[in-house]
Amino acid sequence: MAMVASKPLRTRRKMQRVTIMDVAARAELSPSTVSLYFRKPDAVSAAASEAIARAIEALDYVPNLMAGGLAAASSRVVSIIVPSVRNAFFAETVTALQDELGKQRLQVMLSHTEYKEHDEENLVRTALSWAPAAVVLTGLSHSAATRRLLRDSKVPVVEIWELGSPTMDMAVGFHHDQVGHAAASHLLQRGRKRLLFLGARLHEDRRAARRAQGFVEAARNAPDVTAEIIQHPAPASAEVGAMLLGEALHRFPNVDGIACSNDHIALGVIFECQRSGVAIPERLSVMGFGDLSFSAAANPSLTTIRPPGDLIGKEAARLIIARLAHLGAEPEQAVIDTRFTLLHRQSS
Amino acid sequence: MAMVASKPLRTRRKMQRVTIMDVAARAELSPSTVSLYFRKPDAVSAAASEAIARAIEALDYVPNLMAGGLAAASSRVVSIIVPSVRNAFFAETVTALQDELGKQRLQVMLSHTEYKEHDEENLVRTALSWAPAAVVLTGLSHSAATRRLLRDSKVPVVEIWELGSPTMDMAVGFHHDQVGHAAASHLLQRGRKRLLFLGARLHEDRRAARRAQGFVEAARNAPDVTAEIIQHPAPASAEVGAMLLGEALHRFPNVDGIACSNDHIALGVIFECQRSGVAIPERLSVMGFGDLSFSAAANPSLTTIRPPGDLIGKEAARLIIARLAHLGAEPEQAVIDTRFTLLHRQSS
DNA sequence: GCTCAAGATAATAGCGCTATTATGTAGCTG
DNA sequence: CAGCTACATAATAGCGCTATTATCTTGAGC
Repeated sequence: MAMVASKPLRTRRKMQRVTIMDVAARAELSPSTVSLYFRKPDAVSAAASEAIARAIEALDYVPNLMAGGLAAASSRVVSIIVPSVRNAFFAETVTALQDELGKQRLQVMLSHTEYKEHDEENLVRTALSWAPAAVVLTGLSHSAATRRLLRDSKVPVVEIWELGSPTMDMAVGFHHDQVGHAAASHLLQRGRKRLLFLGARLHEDRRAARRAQGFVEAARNAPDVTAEIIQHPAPASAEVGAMLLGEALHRFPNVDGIACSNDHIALGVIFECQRSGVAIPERLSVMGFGDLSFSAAANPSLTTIRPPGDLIGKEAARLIIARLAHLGAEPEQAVIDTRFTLLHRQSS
Repeated sequence: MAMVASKPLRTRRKMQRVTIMDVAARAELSPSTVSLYFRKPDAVSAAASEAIARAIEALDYVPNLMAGGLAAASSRVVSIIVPSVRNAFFAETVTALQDELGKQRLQVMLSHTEYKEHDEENLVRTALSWAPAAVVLTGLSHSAATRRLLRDSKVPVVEIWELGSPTMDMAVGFHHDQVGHAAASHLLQRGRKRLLFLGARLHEDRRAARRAQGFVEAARNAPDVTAEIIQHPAPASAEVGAMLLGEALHRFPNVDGIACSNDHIALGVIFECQRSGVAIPERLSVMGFGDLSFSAAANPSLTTIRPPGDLIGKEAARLIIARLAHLGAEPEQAVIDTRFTLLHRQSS
């Protein structure tokens, strides 16, 4: 007798979690209306809204964003992949992104490659597992597989902190070779002729490498000027800067102008010059990149180039929000050049 | 005639997304087995595993973690809430957490309060919307509502970067008053008697405030020693440090020992001393907190106290992973004191 | 009074996966 | 060779929400 076959053996944890149904029951409305209350508050009457708000309050309801994301086939997560969180530049951008996106109730999921571009593909794959509303990547060089994954997923993509090569979708940043140019021009203008670029980890940090390249290129276009690059494989730090200055003075005793791949290096150069009695800027002009928090307060204060990390984050967020607002429409490409600023201070 | 009533009007986007069913079909297995392949690879035969792997590869399958999380009633997300990402301390911890958790395929979702404790509750609420596997909070002071939310949710909680008050669940960090004590002891040992603590944003940064308090307490316990706190409302920076030193010399002309709430402040103090011709350490001993990347390279190199930011992240991750492994078992409280290290350098 | 539009609310069928249970298939034992 | 166990695979019923469609209510217009 097959009659008894389907006893409801189904226990399943049936958590006593508060759901949208509980809220609906308490507000004496249907779950649909409660859902609408969250998604399109204007479509719900004032009376209903109030009842729902009261029920939420009373039950301490916390919506389940995974259920929502699954049903809607897209989450309110924006996945951001940067080389490193410890880098003050990216930290600034991430903070701005988080603030701006947060206003639209978009969540940030952050990952970092530690400058191993090879990992990016896996991070993107994981990111896509959350059906993100958008993905933010750093720089413009990505593996073919990464590009394919993103293209197929049709997720909006913003590439930040670099312009130059073709972009996948949207981009916000500036041209790093122009930074190098600007640095060289500045030193030339100060009458410097024997120039050096001190860099850290240039083989991994492509953007720093492009700055170095732009620097040398611009310098060598000027008459009677020499320009070289000295680099160190370790991440940028004041310690590395001090070492690089030692090497610089040793190999190029009459160097008179130095541009550093970032302010940490420049800080180390300043300290080392103090120790070895090299007068800045009299004998040696020094400039950095980043305008980190200590740069203005240094002794001498540091001439540097300020990348608009905050603005990059804000603009990227703006592009994402705009794109999400017109999801149906033909996506328009957007490339925003945020430029950068040279801050002339005492060290040059 | 009611017969036609339920035409399948249901179109619904039916994305052509690749699902676990597609993988199963291609591997000629059931979806259950494919799911098992992801969750408990050992339970699947070698032959089946291989077929599944091939199908995944061929279809470029990306699992939908939201569907998984919904079905499993818990996600592989660990939500981390720190005061600020721009702060090098927390950046280090977050990086370590991300690395360690990543090894277990746990994702980090990061938020920041910008030192507005009031926001924490909202962030926790949002975090819980993702049914996270664990929540990491900074510090020990949280609103009653926050505590209730977390308690009710039964999610593992780790509080980091501070010990002292009672903890909610697990905690990893150190005692900030002990840092203050250690700093005072060090300066006393160097024969200093007129001590100052220079701090930034002490009303918001409770941990810095506790360091200040510990410092003054320890100093005043010694005979013939005076100790005061001077503070500035802005976030810590070298600029603020320089200003604070100015104020310090003005108000306490015979100060001979200074502890700063962090290395940025101390760096500003060093620069300002250089400018005003105050000899460090001859006339004035200076110490910081943080051992930031420039501290060892400074001129003079900076005596400082190093908080184990990396270790805190690693230990927190370890606790979380251990807890998740024994989810059934009675959760055991864990409080880990990571201590800190005083690094004696030239500035004192 | 009746139609119609606009506005508000409700009913319904999944979203893609996992947990649980059920079924099949060897490989032993005595 | 029945009877059992261990292992491998499959069937099933949701998880909590949203999108879509359907229904109900109201008030205006004639």
